[in-house]
Amino acid sequence: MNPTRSRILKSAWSLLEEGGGNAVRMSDIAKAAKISRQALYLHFPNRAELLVATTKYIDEVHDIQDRLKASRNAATGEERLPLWIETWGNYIPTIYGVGKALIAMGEADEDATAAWTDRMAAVKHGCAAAIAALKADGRLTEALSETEAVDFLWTLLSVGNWAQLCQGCGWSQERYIEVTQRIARETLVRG
Amino acid sequence: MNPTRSRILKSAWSLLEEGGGNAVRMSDIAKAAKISRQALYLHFPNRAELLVATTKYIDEVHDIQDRLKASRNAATGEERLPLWIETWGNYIPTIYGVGKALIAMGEADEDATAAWTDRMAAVKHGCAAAIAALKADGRLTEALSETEAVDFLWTLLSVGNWAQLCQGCGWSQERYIEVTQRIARETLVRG
DNA sequence: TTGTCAACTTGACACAGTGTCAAGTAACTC
DNA sequence: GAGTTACTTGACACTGTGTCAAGTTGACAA
Repeated sequence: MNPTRSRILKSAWSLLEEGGGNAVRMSDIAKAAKISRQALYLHFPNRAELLVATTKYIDEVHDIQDRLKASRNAATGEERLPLWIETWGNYIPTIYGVGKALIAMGEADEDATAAWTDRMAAVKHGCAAAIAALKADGRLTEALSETEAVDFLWTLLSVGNWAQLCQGCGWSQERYIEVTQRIARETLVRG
Repeated sequence: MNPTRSRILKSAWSLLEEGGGNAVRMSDIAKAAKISRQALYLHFPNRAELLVATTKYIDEVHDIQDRLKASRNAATGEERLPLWIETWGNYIPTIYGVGKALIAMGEADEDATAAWTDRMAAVKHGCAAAIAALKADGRLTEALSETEAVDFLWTLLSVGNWAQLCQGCGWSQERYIEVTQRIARETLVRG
């Protein structure tokens, strides 16, 4: 890949990871990438697309597809559910910074919202697959419809919840995964 | 109360309720209140404090203290938990607009963040009281420490989760309350 | 050697939104 | 009639985004 472009993306990523969120300005990224602010616009048309490109870059670097294999290969729905939670739950800290920035742009920029909505839709698909596997085994709770179960699991696994527990309440990443897995089992698995 | 001041707060509230969130500008509020933009600054020093005042105004209008009585008077922890969830859960839609705006200001403005953090701390106290009642009855789950139980309940009841389920996934308010009550019981009540 | 092209730089500017300041006005009160 | 309060109008500083125009620099080619 274009070396300047990847230097920009790396800089954006590390600045966002420091928790700046929406406070990370184009000029900050430019400075970190040792480039003029205007030169950023030679590579990305605007801030939103830079952020979107940053999430894609992070996915590439971490080979997210590979990570998902483990949970897809689970034999039963009951095994798949905690594996999926572990996989996604452990990926959250990585994309938290960019996610925060994209969410913060929110209303203001449609592209940014669309990008984040897209990514969250992908997560929802992961949830749907886990729930479907559970249902196929006849182990899905009767208390919720399949759709509702997907909605709830997706909500349970939201970036906001991770941030509140791990950043706000000081939970360790391990404890977060453990507890979330237990909650999911208790509320979604029959019996 | 000062009639202009309350006209401003009403205008701010209704604009925020329409879902504008951070997109609601000072000039929009001024226009809605039929006042000049500059006159807003005669009543509120800045946007953050106007938003904060708006939340307080909403609380006053809805007499939130009164609403809380029901759950406080519950005989047992097991009764108190669903009552608390119902009370707070049904209040969320009311403050959602302002909350969204305050959250969106986030990083940018310390006052705004502080104000929202304050309000969420109050909710956490409600959660803590419910959990404490449960523990006093010896009905708190063994799987979580008391602190963890409070953190989790607080997270479960977050505005973000309500928004995701009721605004994003199209759940009805009633179903949201029902399901949340069930989840809380299954994961926090022993046996 | 000269020409050209791409990547980048510097500097200026338009635009939106917040917050400030100064001067003026209209009504109500003493 | 003087002063006070609540408000108005208009101008302006500041921050951050995005645009534009005119250079500079280095590499590669004829």
